Amino acid sequence: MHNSIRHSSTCNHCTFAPFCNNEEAGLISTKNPHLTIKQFRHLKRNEVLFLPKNKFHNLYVIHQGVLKTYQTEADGKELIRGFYFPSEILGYEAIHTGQHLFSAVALTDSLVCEILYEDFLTLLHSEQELQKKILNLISQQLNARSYLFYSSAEQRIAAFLIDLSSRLSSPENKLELLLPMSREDIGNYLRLTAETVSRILSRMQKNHIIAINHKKIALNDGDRLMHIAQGF
Amino acid sequence: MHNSIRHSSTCNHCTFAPFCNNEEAGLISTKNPHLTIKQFRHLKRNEVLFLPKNKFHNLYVIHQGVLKTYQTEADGKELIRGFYFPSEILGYEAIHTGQHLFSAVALTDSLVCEILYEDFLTLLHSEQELQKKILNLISQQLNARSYLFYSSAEQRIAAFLIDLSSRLSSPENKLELLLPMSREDIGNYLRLTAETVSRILSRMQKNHIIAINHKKIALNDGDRLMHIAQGF
DNA sequence: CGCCGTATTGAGCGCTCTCAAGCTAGGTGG
DNA sequence: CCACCTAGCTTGAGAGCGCTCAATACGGCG
Repeated sequence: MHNSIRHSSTCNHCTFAPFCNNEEAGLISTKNPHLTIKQFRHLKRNEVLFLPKNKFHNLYVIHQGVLKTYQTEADGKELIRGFYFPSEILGYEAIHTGQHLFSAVALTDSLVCEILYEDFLTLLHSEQELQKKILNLISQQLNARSYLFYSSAEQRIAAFLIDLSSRLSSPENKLELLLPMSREDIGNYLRLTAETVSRILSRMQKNHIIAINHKKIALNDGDRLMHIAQGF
Repeated sequence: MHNSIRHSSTCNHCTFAPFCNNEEAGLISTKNPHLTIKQFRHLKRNEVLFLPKNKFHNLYVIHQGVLKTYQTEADGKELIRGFYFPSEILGYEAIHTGQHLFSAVALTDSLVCEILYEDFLTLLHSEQELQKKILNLISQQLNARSYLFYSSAEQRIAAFLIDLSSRLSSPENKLELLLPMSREDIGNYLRLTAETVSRILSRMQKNHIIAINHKKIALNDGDRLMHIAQGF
């Protein structure tokens, strides 16, 4: 079982490969042979990975599945902070407070790799190349999802679809999305209501830009989508 | 002149103090005595620090003054990405692309310390404590300014005023702000128009929450402001 | 003093929200 | 297998917040 997990394609490009005691993949760290992934964690749909005020100990790499992080606002609404897909890393936000500020739950059955932050720091210090890579990754996160600042609902939704298609590493077709989240989740992420999300998706379908089949969305006219995202 | 600069209070808590060849303050790095701040840069009001597509070489610590970073959208509007006050660090966003994505300009006459990123990496690798501190700082940035996601204009403006009052390290009174930016800048940052910013500030004044005198704003009722920011 | 950029204030419009009513798909039990 | 149930999605009507356009006021600076 673990063997099959470790041979998954996700591992090949994983930033944390040096943590993996996976000899077959040649990923063992020569300098720190004692460091390994603490454990794999299986999560059922809707299962919680961590909650606000939970102590921060680990970073997580998504191996399979999709997770979301969110805060609950004063009026009870969910403010979704991010969706996380395979190969993406979760947990940086909690480093400086030492405790999590968000909730993280699985949107689908998922498998995550748990990295002890203490081990992470040690390895980072011993391998300068990794340090450089991690700084790059974090820098990337500082710019990511800037489309949340776009003004119109249509712009944000177009950009969201493009973002998903670039991150959902579906085997064959980048233009066929299988949305793992509800319309309400999308709305809570883009600061829109579920009704507005639905209406705009419908309109895009009427205009032959996308085709909707429940959770399945086909991006028929990627160029037009890109133009909409950029404000035309 | 340089001496007086280096003795400023800003230096005392500067994360990059190890880069400073400032013996009097005891801040010289014993392990890397050759690393020093590359140079101080004086900027006049409206002077540019870097432009989009400029190659990324340096991180900057604001020593005196205020800067803003922004992108220009397709329709020509400025999308302001951040304001930077003394002791804050600028430049992380460009690490992963190797070139700047934003423009950075001074809102007031300013003085910034330039840190060569290569030196930064070297020092980071040699001093584990600094590495930890930097990761903390960056983690903090991932959460900062999350009030941009609040829904109502009033909420965002209230949160913006609170944020400024916590960062503008004015000598005496945290409740007296001297805004270095225009209403339009505030709007471009909070995704509002200058008119809306002006109207809401006026309303807050009518309700005795703040007192406005051009660029000077007094926070008369901080509790109420906090409540507004949190959505009540 | 007169000019010009910035700020304030007003009127009207449009996008997105709220509230509400169907609709669809999938699951459950008879 | 079908009737029913429920959660999620779609669609509609009306309201409100923030935008656009426009006029006026203010202040710094030559």
